[in-house]
Amino acid sequence: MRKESPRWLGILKKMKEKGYRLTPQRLAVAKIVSESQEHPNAQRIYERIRNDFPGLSLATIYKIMAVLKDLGEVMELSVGVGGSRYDGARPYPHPHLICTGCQRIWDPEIPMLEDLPRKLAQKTGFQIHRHRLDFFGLCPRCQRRHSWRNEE
Amino acid sequence: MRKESPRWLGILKKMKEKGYRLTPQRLAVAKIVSESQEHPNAQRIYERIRNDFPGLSLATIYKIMAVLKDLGEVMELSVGVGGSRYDGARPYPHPHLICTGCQRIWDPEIPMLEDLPRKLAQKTGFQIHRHRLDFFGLCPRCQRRHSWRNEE
DNA sequence: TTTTCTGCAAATGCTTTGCATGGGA
DNA sequence: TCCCATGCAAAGCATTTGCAGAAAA
Repeated sequence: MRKESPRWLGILKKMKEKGYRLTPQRLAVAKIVSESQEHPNAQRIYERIRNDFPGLSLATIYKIMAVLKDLGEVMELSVGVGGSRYDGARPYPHPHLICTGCQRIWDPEIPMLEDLPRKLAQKTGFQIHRHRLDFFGLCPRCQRRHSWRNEE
Repeated sequence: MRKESPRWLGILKKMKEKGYRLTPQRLAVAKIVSESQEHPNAQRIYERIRNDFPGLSLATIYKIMAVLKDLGEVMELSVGVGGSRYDGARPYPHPHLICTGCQRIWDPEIPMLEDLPRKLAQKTGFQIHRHRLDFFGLCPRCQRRHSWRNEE
């Protein structure tokens, strides 16, 4: 059983193939988003990179995210507050479970939805490129916190 | 077979019950969003109301939408461009088919998804309040337009 | 050497807020 | 009359853009 090679290696390869230049900034961002399980937003990526990479600007993060989206290596999710979140660990459509208390995001396993886009395309004549299925609510922890407070 | 009473009548009733005041502006917005099938954004509502209601400001539209959301009489959808869109005709979770060419939105019929939120809540311990299921792609018309252009 | 990328600051687009005035109840 | 709602302008926030200098290839 061999250790899989890290995802960001494949990302670098794709970058070269598509004619993008390899820069330390892109390498650093690719590493972080491909390995993170926390669905970070731009600001969060910025903070995590600052540690060992001062002098990288937020505008550059956005530019790099555009490249990674173009490569199909990250997916952008909008949760309504705090800006777009990025999923670089699973950059393909899949359901999300979003806590409106702590803004954390989970990836639940839901089978049976695989051929829904295809069936819908057939029925409507649409050409479907992507979809999203998101559930909003309170995670178990926030249910406890909120039971004696009074917000949503 | 009787004609159903217009939705906005029920909205007015709810407003009174919740202690909101009845103003001409609120009445006009409630009418438009409850009868529109086009999932308008704030700007669009603003334009449609201007016709016979000049002097209503965009800021007020937003304030009124907050009231209607609080009443559960509109649902806000985010499609990524052009700001939030509002569904006042079917203000409950249901799938959307969103054309990334013309930004129009359809409401396809998809059965069988009803108890998915409940099952997921059971499995994960989440308290699920709402969900969204959106499909992005090109409508038949935009497929034709785009076949000789070169955008997405 | 050429061309792309970065980093800063300014601009953008949507939405919200503060506050004085107007208008429901 | 008493507050709440409106309308304007300004502020807010996430994201994008323009451009000069830095750095890949």
